[in-house]
Amino acid sequence: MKYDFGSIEPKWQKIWKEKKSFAAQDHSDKPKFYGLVEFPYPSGQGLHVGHARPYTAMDVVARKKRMDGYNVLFPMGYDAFGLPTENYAIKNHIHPAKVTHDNIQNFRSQLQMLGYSFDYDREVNTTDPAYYKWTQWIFLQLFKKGLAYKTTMPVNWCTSCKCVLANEEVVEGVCERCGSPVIRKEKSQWMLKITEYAQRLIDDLDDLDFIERVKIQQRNWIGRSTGAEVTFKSTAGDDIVVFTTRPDTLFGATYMVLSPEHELVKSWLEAGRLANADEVTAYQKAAASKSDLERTELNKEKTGVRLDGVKGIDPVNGREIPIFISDYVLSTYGTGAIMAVPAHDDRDWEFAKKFGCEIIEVVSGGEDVQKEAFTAKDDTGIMVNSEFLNGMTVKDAIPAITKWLEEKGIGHEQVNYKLRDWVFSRQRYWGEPIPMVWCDKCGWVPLPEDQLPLLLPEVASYEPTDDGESPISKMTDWVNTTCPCCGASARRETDTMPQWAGSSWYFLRYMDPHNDKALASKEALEQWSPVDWYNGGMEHTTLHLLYSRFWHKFLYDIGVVPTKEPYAKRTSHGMILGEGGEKMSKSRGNVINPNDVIAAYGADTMRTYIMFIGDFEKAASWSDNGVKGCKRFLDRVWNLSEKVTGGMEQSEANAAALHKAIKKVNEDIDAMKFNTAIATLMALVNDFYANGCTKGDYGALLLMLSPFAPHMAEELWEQMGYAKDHGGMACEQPWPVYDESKTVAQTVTIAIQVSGKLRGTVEVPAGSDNAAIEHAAKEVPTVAKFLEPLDIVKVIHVPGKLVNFIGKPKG
RNA sequence: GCCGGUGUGAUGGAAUUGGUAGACGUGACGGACUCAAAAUCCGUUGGGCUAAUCCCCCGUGUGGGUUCGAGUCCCACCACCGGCACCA
Repeated sequence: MKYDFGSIEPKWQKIWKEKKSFAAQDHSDKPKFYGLVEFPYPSGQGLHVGHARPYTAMDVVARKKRMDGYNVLFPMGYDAFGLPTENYAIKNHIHPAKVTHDNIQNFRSQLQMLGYSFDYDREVNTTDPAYYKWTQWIFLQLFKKGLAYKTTMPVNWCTSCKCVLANEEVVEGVCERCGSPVIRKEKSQWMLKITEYAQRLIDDLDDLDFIERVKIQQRNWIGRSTGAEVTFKSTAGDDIVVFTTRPDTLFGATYMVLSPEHELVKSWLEAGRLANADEVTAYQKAAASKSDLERTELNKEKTGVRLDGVKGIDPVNGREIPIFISDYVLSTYGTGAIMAVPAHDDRDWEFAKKFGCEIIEVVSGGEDVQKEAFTAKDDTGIMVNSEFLNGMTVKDAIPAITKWLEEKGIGHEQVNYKLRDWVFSRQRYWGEPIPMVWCDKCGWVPLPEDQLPLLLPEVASYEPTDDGESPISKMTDWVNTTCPCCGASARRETDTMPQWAGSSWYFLRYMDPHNDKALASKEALEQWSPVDWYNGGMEHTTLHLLYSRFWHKFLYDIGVVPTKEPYAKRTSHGMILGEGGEKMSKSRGNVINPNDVIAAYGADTMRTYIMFIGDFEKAASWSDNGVKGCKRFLDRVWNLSEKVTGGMEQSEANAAALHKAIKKVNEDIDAMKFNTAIATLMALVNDFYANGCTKGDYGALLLMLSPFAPHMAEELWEQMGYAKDHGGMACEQPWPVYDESKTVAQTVTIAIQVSGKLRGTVEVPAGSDNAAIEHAAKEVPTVAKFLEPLDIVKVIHVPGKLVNFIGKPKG
């Protein structure tokens, strides 16, 4: 009997589908387990091995959880709005909905070919109006709570996508998706107030079981820093509020810097206070036109203009100090104004050197501050030149000065975040329409909820426009409407939502995917929340993962969802690289197509290999020989079926190995150590070949193998008659039980050390006492040789492992 | 610059968290089967010394340290990878 995966795999896929073997139960006495993987963007290229790694991993977990007696929800869907589909549609003159539909068909069949145990009846598709109705609904709730607002501001504009980008979508000054330059553009945009949730997004991480690097990256991105706001005066009589994390260095402030966009600069210009107005406006203009890339360029020289006509007044000592504008101060962070302390800040120091500003040391303990800034914020520095702070450490000076500022009413403690509000509109066609209407009388009016979903209109051309408007803006029939509030003629919002909208709540829809009354019923939300285990890519840490936590917290606040966090546990997989360790790419020609692997070796081999490839969290390179090795292993499992002897009892010869394996594979799957779980199974098969195996031994092996190679496991389970004996498929069986006492072999090998150096080993019966082990150990010739010139002063025993004789030279 | 991670045979990677380093797989070499090849099976495979698969010495990026014992802990350094970056 040959291992014919080509017929076995479709056979079982059909049976699982017909029997709905993996349907999550809405009502069940079993404990629930909700396992989630990131739903794919259904691109034209289809599924790639990068998808297969996390999907296979969570499929193994889900299958294992079912065997452990859980009611498992393991769903799949499609995040189908987005630019590639739209661009493909433009190029080929096909409606994006049609492209999406075809791509999804292809994806689904690929997922099924890999034998994933998704509950396909719960599939969601973000472009389905029945789905995006609720995406729009959530937007309306955000608007009603004041968390969605439209404002004009400089935004990131991708020159190639012809579309605005969120801060999270700009990576090193270029578009995260297409790599084109990003420029600043003044535009009116819908914004979501994620900043309102900044503190909670940080705080609530503490209680979550997320891998540490995810937490760190999110905290880093939100970028909380505590300092003080201090009010300076200007010689023109204005208040200039600055933010600083080093209020202790207030006495060392020798000049001030405002961002070029600062309001005060505008008002001084208008009031004609600045003698060098031309120079100032020229600088403002130059700064405004700079691209993100130019603004963030490394090691670039500081630039700026000194304001001629207005000075700042240091509130602690009344000193008049010059004011500059410079683009090293960002208008979007803090108050857009700083006090500059060149002695204790690298950037200020560099600027001061270039513009000839005074450098006054206020913290001693560093090198000469005329040569470099001393920035240590710990106990190494002592305050000097700072009146009542003198003699304190920096650590003590910060609260002291903060308290003083508060008492004088010129400052207070302040927390700032790097996180900015989320730019939420996109000037493209293939996205959710934003359900808002502009009325000249009433302003922005939300569409009444009973008019949802607001469908995407049919348009003649999906082409993005150069004027920065969405293609939908050309559809005057759709755009022109009446105000839901006063009935006057009004215009619809023509921008659409970003791709991240639909994915910010999709995991909720899986709980109750066909509900047309709510995004999901209360009961379903109660039953399944939160997601117990969510695996996904690190690249989404500050995008999808952060956005969806924000939306979920909002939904929690308005009483829609029962938990304050969406995901209890988050893990992340490493990338699959091409053979030789290079990133897979079409241009390198090293892309592995899962379909080819399945055709040549079968889905079970593909699954087993991708789990065996290496540490799940780390990047791993594809190896065709590695695939062959896994195929060899499965062949050996298959061929072993002909060597099975005896009945359902487990053989003594294999007992220790088998029970250890049951324990180890069980633990390894929970810990995502899939590679060692498979290694354990391989070693067990080697043992079975060496010792022979009974039907009982073999059945346990098949069950342990079933999460990894489910088709083969089912087929052998059936052919060998287990299905009949146990009444059901392998995937319906409980995980084999191990007996702790049987995991211990009858004899153990004890390592013998003399003074910490390995000198031999000895076999003793398990459970031998120390005296017996010592006696046996001393008999070993290589040990005796080294023991001979020594007086033993101490013996260290590690039970079941090792004995170590410590001696000193005789005499 | 700041934060985090990693470094182990020819190679992907193991090592019960301080207790026999190199599990398992790949590759290579030798053998069996075969007219032959593929497939399969058996054996060997960190380096040195050696007639020897005896013994001994060395060996987990580098240099120190703690310990009876260190891949694992501590200190200093080097290399690579990732995130953030003029965030006051």
